[in-house]
Amino acid sequence: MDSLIPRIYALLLDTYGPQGWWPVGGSYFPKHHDPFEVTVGAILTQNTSWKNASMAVEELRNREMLSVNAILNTGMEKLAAAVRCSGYYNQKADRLKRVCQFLHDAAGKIPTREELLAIKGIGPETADSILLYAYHIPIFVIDAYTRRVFSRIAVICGHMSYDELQGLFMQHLPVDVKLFNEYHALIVRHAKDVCGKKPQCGLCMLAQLGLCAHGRIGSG
DNA sequence: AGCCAGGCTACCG
DNA sequence: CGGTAGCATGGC
Repeated sequence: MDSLIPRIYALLLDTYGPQGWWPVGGSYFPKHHDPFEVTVGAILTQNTSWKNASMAVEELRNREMLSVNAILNTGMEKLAAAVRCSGYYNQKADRLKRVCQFLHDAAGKIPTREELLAIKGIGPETADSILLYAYHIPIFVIDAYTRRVFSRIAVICGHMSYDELQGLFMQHLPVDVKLFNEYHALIVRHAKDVCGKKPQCGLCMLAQLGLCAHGRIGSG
């Protein structure tokens, strides 16, 4: 039972194949492999489709505002207008300002998880996305899709905290940037294709695991 | 025409 | 601590 998490990875990989999110190409942060652009994308995609977030990144680029100094030197109203299409634009403009102030002060140093979490507007998922996708630090990203998929197949309980879930995945997997990246990409793929809001359980390759509620990890 | 999208903060009991 | 309103646009 403790090999469930690797087994599910293997099943997802067999079914969908590599998602190619890294090191080059792919669709999560397409064309934005520069750490700063990935960081901006991570803020703008909060509770928002990547399509909208990506358009906002391009809007910043077109307006020559896609840099730490440009964002720091742009007024809030102009900045908010530039990222309008990503939604929550006032909040996101404020968050971009705060992140850029931090990056400016950090003077090129790679941020730690604690430093990122101390920035208002950066929670655990955004922090971990930045660490993994921008800086290639091996940390497992938990998101709403992860919760949905793994609670539906009864591997986890809904009440587990972010850190508990992250610990669970990282305890059961080798510490590997490429693996964490690919697994997360596969979870997203599966959540979009099969395990959506309305699940298509007849199509689910994970049904063969025969999981049920009493097999949950962390149910006690 | 709704309903939904890789979240986070603030505030409630 | 767990639960939730508010933030807002664009796509299906």
